[in-house]
Amino acid sequence: MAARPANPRLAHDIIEAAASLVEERGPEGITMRLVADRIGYSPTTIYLYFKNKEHLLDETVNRAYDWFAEHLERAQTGASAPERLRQGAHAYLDWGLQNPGMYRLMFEWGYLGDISEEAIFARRASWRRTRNVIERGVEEGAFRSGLDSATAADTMWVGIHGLTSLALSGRMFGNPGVADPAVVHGRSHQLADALADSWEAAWRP
Amino acid sequence: MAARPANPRLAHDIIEAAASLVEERGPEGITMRLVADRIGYSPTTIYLYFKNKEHLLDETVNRAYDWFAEHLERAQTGASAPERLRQGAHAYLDWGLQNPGMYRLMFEWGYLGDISEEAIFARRASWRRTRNVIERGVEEGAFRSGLDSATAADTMWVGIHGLTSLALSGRMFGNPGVADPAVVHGRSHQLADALADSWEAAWRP
DNA sequence: GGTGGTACTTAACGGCGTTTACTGACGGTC
DNA sequence: GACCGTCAGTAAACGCCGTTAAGTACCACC
Repeated sequence: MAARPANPRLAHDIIEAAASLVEERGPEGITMRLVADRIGYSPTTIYLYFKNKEHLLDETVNRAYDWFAEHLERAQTGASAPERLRQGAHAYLDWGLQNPGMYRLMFEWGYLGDISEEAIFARRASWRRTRNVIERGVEEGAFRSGLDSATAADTMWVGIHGLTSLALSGRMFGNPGVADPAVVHGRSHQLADALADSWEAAWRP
Repeated sequence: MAARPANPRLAHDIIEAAASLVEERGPEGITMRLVADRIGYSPTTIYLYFKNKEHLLDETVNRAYDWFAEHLERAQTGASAPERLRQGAHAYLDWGLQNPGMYRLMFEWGYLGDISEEAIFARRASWRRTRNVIERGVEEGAFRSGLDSATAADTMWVGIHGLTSLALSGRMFGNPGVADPAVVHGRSHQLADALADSWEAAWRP
């Protein structure tokens, strides 16, 4: 955030405008001129607060990761680790289906720019939470003792991202076209169950 | 394909140029002017063969799906259905890692346009193959008898897409940044094993 | 009342996808 | 051999885009 002018409110408004436009028109539909129109300033004003379009979108994505993490946290209320894992997976999918434009911007849009170390750390918060839930599950004896929590968190994360991504893009090949949320949730159940089951203590030697 | 002019070779060359540019510069880096430069014609000539950029990319993607299907087919030589399933998953991942630009264009780029029914059918060929392998596995007794092959194929497909997608984008959160192929292949093993195992006959009542 | 800085705008640049109007070559017909 | 379509390809332009350079209006302060 360049933020030379002393108007912190405006920087916030620009991000909000960008976020709403991403949702309305998708990552490909957002332009600096549209953002400027929405806040009632000229396009060049945005460059007083953000170095360029990529930096503006980076900041917008940073805020979206916070909303996303909050959503996941609120959903994971279950008593057991496997249950919290399933709740997390379904909450992840729900957030993606409800914020398709932002989801695509966060997880599919181009390659990562020169974002700061701390921003990268913040973006990984929900992944760390998943890993912690799995670790807790190992401690509780719900998952087998040799389970590597980082690998397992990656696997869960990767599976549920794939489901969300294909559902949003209309490329769920068993049901091409715009995905029926009920079908997608069914897939989410099978995926989360299959992974959680394969990690459970009793199933492996 | 509009294809008014009687130069079928040129339509083919345009698609080849587009495909090579997608790989060199990614889906966001391809422009009609660059494609024209590469084939040695003016940009407007492309519009004699394709309605617009979206249709050109649609045709390019159609051809890429054929290469992709061939790659998967060649890899699935195993004797048992679970083995062919694992081979297919790893071949899928390999193709994505080796053709990152095209993979993103095929599976993440915007929403589907007005492509024909038969093109959609052709694009689903590899998914149907996966479903057939699972069906064969059920017949052979390797997978449990009540298993729904369409749901299972979706689940496998979704998981391996998620892995490929996150690996290509540098967003594998356990290992952020450009993904180490060895690590990604490890994740692929755990994912494919977890799913195949959860479907095996002996493991479920 | 001049001075300097701050917050913002106007105008422009080059590049994009796409369209309109054109050029030149070719084949048939009288 | 002169005329006339048709056909393949092009040049120029339009309205977008991200971004930059130059300018303007306003304010506090001496």
